[in-house]
Amino acid sequence: MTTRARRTQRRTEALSRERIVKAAVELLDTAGEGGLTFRALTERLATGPGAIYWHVANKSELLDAVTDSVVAAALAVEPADSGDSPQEEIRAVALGLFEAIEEHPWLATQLATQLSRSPWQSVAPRVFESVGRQVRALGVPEGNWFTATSALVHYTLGAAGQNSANTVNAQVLGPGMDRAEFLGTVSRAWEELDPVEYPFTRAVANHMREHDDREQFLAGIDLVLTGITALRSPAE
Amino acid sequence: MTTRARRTQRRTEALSRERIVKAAVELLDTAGEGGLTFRALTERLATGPGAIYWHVANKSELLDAVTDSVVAAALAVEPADSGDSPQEEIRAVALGLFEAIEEHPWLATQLATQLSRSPWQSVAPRVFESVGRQVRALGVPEGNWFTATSALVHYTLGAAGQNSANTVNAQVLGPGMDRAEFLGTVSRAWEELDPVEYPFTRAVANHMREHDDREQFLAGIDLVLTGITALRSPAE
DNA sequence: ACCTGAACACCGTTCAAGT
DNA sequence: ACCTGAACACCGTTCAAGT
Repeated sequence: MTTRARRTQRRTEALSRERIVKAAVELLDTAGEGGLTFRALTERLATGPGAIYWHVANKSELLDAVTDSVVAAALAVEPADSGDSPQEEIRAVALGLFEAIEEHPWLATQLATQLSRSPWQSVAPRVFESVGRQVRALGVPEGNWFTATSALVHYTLGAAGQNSANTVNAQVLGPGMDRAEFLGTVSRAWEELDPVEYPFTRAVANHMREHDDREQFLAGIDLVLTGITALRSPAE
Repeated sequence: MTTRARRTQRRTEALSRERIVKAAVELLDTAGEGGLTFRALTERLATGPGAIYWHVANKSELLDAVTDSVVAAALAVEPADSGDSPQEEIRAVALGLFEAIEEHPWLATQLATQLSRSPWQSVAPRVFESVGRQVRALGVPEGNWFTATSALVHYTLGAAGQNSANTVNAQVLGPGMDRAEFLGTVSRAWEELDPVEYPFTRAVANHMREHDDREQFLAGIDLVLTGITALRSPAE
């Protein structure tokens, strides 16, 4: 983990967009999605709301900046020029996002919101670019680049979001409850569904109890990758 | 703007959970995500907030109920026992969700939120069940049911959300602007990205301008389906 | 059992005023 | 140019009181 120095603010440090974004991330990590308010920010930065509005247009823009900064950090980690295969690179990028969401659970909702609200802005191109380059490297025909990249990105965001929710919910349901216990609860709830209406969900219930998240996540990536590589030779 | 007198309610109709949910859907469809407030609901139903809280625990529960009702309606449309192949059934279910989100754009965010907040509640099993039965019918080994179904569901929700956002954004950016114009704008924005940092995204930009949404969406479904059917014979 | 409506605590945002 | 902080409009939620 990071963010060492807490300690009262240096009065001499000028307020800046970066300091605001940093404080916002800390607030979100600490107090959850509902924890980011201008009052809390104001207190943490020892200023008034007007000062924040000088650097940031409104809360929505702040959330965008926050999301962008965390995603950029997550994507910057990858080496980008090693001898890995495109498949391995894609797994790495996807795992990077997966872990970022695991570390910052609010990121899942935020990413979904931002990707659907303004797909042409900073975050979407960043993610598309990282994944898309590898899709191209796989030898997929150009006409399928968009479809293939979208499928990977959507799966990654969706699965990672679901996964982080499991962690968060485990904590919410009880401090003593860990992931395994929580998944057990979900599993039991699914098993108690109506047998006539929910035969399939009941059947997967026990499988959900014992799955390893990361393994499960990568299995999904591989599934999509299989579909993608089949695009190279559509004939049979 | 506002509060145009609402054609007064029938005083005799009792308030009920269903009437509240119905009014909430109308409000969301008409005024967007921000349009659903207890004040607006209160006015539309000609009551006080207390009356609503008698039937519904809080706003979060109301949103869950609203989402559930719309999703249930979307999934109920499918015939369920025709002679279609599993692939065709899956396409039908996915398209049903796709169209529901197209019709109710707020549904995308809402579904993402609810699926990640409480995956064991009503909506998730409903969607999983519909898709999962067909996955099973495809002959996928039981160990892969969860992975395969997740991949399909995540792709569907993500892609549909992105798509509905395009429609909404087109309207927001200008009343005279339609989808095609909007996608042109996005496309142009992508083309103006830095050529060194965003070569791939620039390359897909022109492709985005001319794509047909539904066709694009189904292509993604087929891609995932290809990956899934490959699970049947993992060898080779 | 069901509904009323004033009241509360809290939120994002603005803006005249200071330096 | 950058910051202060009181004030505004609005929100979800509560609750004593009515029927």
